Amino acid sequence: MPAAAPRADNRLPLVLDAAARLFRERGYAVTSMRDIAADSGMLAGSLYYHFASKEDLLVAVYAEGVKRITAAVEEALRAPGEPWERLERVCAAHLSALLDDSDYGQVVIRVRPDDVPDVARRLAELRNGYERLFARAVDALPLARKADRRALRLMLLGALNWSQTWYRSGQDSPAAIARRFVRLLHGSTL
Amino acid sequence: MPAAAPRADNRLPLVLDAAARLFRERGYAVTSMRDIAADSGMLAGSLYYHFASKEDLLVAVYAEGVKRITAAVEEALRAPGEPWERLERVCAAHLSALLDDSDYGQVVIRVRPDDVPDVARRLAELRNGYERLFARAVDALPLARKADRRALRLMLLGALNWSQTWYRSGQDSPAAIARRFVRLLHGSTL
DNA sequence: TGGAAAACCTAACGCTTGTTAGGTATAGTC
DNA sequence: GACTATACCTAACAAGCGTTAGGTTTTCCA
Repeated sequence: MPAAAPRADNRLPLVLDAAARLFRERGYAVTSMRDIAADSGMLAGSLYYHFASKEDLLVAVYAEGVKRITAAVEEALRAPGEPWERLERVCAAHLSALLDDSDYGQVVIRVRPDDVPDVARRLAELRNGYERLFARAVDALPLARKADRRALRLMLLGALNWSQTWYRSGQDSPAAIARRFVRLLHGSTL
Repeated sequence: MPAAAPRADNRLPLVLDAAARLFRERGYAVTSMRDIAADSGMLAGSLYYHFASKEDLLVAVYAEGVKRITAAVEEALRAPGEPWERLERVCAAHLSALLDDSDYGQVVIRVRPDDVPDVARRLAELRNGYERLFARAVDALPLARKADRRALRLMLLGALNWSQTWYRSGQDSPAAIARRFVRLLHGSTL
């Protein structure tokens, strides 16, 4: 049978990194395949050896982003502790993956599925998959039966995701932001 | 002196409406001048009688959006009532302008200033101007001295703005969402 | 009713875009 | 050391983009 061995000079990782960085910095629509190729030391046409289209490249970056956020949050969920404390750690992990860690996580928040109609569904499914994980941390909270867990989840997640708009590294740390937000909901200091 | 009278067949309002609708539906980068012109019953070149560039057109739409949101929130601020109650009304007005009222308000949230570098500063200033107004509703709250008003403002505004992502008209009304969010922070039922 | 500005059309420019067909060198396997 | 799939380059395509110069019609005012 034919040997299907990858080679060492494969620049696919470079392509993904460059795409993630540019999608995050400028947005998907404004970034051209030539931009990505140039940052990878390649030419535009060569990208089509790895991806069938620009949209497929986005899906790959997006999926990697979801994967990283998921991994960070899953780790925060595993650690022991009281439910509110664990939620705070989950939010801190979410924020870290969103603001500090890498370009991949930021792409997941920055790029709207609707902006790329042809793959909008796949992107939305990827994001929804993660949000179900986040919901677990909210469901574990000891709340009154009539409490609106959905509203709490949507509010918290929205506030976290929007932080990409105003966050400037060097001021508040993701952990500090997460603590403040969760305590506003916990209502101990109000 | 020469008469500078505008004419009745002026299609500028149509152009603004079409641009607002398309910028909201598809995003700024994906929308072409030809799309906007076609929806206004005109040709692409004709748009340049009203606007010097595509970016200028965006600024006009964006400014109108900020104006409408501001008007709605100012009205909510004028009405009498207890501070928490007034904040709830402000949030409801903000959400209405964002989700229901028109395309203009949605453009303000949907289009990121960074996506359009040449006019990013002007867009950001427009948005900041409004957010200072929103801050007044938060500053009026009777909180403990050490309470973090900035975090509360950022959390609430982020949660509201992000609602554009998951909101589907027909389910929850903006007023209902605003009430739930504000009460989560007020902490009376938790 | 004449004149002039307002509002738009026509037609095209130069450029960038995503994408492709076909050729080439390199690396790993037998 | 021949062979083959891998990984990329070359060169170009058609289509769409924002924008512009110059001409044409329409509306308003005096």
